[in-house]
Amino acid sequence: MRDDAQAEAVASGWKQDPDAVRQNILETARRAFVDKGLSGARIDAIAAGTATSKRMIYYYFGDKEGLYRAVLEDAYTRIRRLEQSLDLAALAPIEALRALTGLTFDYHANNPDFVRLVMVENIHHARHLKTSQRIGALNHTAIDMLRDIYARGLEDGVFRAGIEPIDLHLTISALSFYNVSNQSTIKQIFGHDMAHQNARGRRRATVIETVLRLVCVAEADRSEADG
Amino acid sequence: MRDDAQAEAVASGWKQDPDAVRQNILETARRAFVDKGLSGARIDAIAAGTATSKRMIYYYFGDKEGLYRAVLEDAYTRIRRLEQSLDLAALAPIEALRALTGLTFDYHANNPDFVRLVMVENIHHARHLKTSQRIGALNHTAIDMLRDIYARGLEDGVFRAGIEPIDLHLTISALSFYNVSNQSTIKQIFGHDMAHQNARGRRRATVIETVLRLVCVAEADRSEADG
DNA sequence: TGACAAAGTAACCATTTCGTACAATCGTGA
DNA sequence: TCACGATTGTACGAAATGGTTACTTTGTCA
Repeated sequence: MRDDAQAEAVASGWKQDPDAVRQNILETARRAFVDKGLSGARIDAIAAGTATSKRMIYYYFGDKEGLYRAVLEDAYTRIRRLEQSLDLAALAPIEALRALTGLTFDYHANNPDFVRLVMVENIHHARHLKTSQRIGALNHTAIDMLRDIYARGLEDGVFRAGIEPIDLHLTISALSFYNVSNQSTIKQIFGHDMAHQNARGRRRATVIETVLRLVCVAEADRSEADG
Repeated sequence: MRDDAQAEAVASGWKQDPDAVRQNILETARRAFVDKGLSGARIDAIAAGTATSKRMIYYYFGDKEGLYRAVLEDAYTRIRRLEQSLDLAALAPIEALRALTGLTFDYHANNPDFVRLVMVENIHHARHLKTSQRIGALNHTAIDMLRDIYARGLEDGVFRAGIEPIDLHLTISALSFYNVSNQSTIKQIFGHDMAHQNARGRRRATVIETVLRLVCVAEADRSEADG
């Protein structure tokens, strides 16, 4: 959609490309907020990092909080889009759960910016999430998918009874999130680099193993690895 | 020790009590940093919150970063003291692991300030942890304790082989940490209040269950609750 | 082609914010 | 009691920061 706008602009002979400017500001701002936090990021620095000027930031986003909110909304819209594109209905419950956990882990690991943005937002008590129209309107499908997988697993007799989908989600999220969010302090204190390829791979397997062991009935053999 | 100093000061007729002033600043600063982050916290606001003046902050801590570092060191020293006071050697491996997990979960839940401070430090890439002499000198016993428990469990044949103590630690920490760190966004997005008494209690049980299921061999019956 | 809106620039302003200079006070040992 | 270092209060300054104003350029369409 970004490229469409640019292509259109170029095709019609336009030199101006508002959408590109907007996007450019958004990206630069995201890097800044994610790197220094809301108060730590400097509007002047962000402006300097864009292809345009400070005036444009205010032109498009109103003020600093508006810019931050736009970055936040963009991030949440993105992950929701991914969630909705998933179709795990074809997979058997155990395989579906394995896939969902792995994908969640990977998404966090591959998108540290998202993780850090959520950290920043939590530091601010989710104040901006509260007031965002756009995010409020998003229906988060993660829980629904889990609920479905869990129900199917119960029916098949491969999952234990008595687990709340939200609990399952919290477990998967926690194990995926922490790995990115606390990378710096863990490395500093324990000398363990969670970002390293090997460590990450092993951790991914452990997380999946942890989730399956929590949910599955004892009989199931879950030892084979997934792609 | 705070009270000792004050008692001594009062007893000897001192009106000045540097240690109390220091401590008072530290506490006020912690609240501020934890609530607004490093850049978001205002020195003037912190000063206003103390029983003394801004001048004293600079007198004792040099600058804003020095104050922040002192707050961070204080927090880490505290948790380390708690860790070292634990004695789980008397407990059987499974009980020891159950206790350690429960205590870790409780410590995080009861000390949100610590959790938020670690979040802030991670946002800043653990830059201050790196340069802190005092924290560098702390030997973190958490891993050693886990290593010991795990070794005993292996010997007794109640734990599975092939698990790394660091992995175990990451799992326990993640499940304890996330519950506090992401309270705001979870509540906002899923309407689930993790701070609520009931939710917290249930979550605690689930976390312990999760850890035990990960580590224990299938035969063991782990269904009874702990205090 | 020229009026008008959208997009963009550069210089500027009012506050806030960290940090300091200077002087005063306190506690203690000689 | 007095000298001297530790401690504390007041007022102030320089730089940074968020935000704005006045003005130019670009593109559309009657």
